[in-house]
Amino acid sequence: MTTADLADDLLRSAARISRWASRHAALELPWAQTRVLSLVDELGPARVTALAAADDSSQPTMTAQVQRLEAEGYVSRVPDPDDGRAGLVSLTAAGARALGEARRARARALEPVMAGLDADPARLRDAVALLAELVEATRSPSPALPRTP
Amino acid sequence: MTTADLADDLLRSAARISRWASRHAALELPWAQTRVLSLVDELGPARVTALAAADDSSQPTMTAQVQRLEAEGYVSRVPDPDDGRAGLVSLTAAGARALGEARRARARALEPVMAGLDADPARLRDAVALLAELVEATRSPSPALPRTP
DNA sequence: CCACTATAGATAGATAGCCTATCTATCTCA
DNA sequence: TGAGATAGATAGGCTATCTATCTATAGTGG
Repeated sequence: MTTADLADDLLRSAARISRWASRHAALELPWAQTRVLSLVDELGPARVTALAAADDSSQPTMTAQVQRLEAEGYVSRVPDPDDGRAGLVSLTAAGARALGEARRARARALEPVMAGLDADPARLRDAVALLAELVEATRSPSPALPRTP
Repeated sequence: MTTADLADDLLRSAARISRWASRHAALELPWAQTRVLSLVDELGPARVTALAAADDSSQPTMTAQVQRLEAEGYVSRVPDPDDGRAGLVSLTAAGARALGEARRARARALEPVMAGLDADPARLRDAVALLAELVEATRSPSPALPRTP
């Protein structure tokens, strides 16, 4: 089993499990918008551009999502005091609630499946931790590559 | 850390890593269509309805995807000899090639990140195996629930 | 202070991905 | 053979995205 096979297997399973959970949870908001709420939650008051980068999506896409979320009261926007061009997006109380609901809904779908596996809890925790490390590693501009200044 | 938190963490990481890989790999085909190719590959000559169920999508959605893939030569369809209403979808050589390419492209994106983690290979393998078990468990109609005939 | 260039965000137009509702053809079986 | 079930196709509509482009504000060297 090569590393490439391992990566392929990991990606296939990750895609399936995520899709499955989304489709088996009754979400109040479309998945893409839930994703944005999650990013706003993490990044605090953030610019549209920063959110787009974090979401691996284009700036126009993020602009549209933020506009819809704002129109529906899930996020609010204030002008950036330091930059007249920019705005800072934050969660409203409704947004925080909706995000919590969405997370619980997806987790509720997966929980019985996890329980049914009857796997060693430590093994499960370790796998989840590893996945998180992997996500974290995708964020930093690959430390393996030598910087050429 | 409750099981629900664990499930939530797992889902968040799974969604991110999968999205990240898709967006950092140059795919010849849109992701949804690649997904369908993957299912056709797994399920062999399969009906549209079976593919839709396996993909957690609706039958009309799958009909449309299969039509596009067929028009572009990635899959072929023959009438089901046992059922005049049904058809059986299979990969063409071009479809198999495109699927292989897509998998390699996504794996290539993730591989350096995995390598950069410098994690214990056994730990990595185990995590991937666990994810696969989890996906498998979502397929069976939850063995926990008692059958009411 | 001014023209230049870079950056933040918005707009336009197009395609893909999906859904629900509905329609047709075919199967099954009493 | 006629009723109900099932396979798949159509219609219509909304969301998610992209690329290209536009506006307005910042920062910068003269």
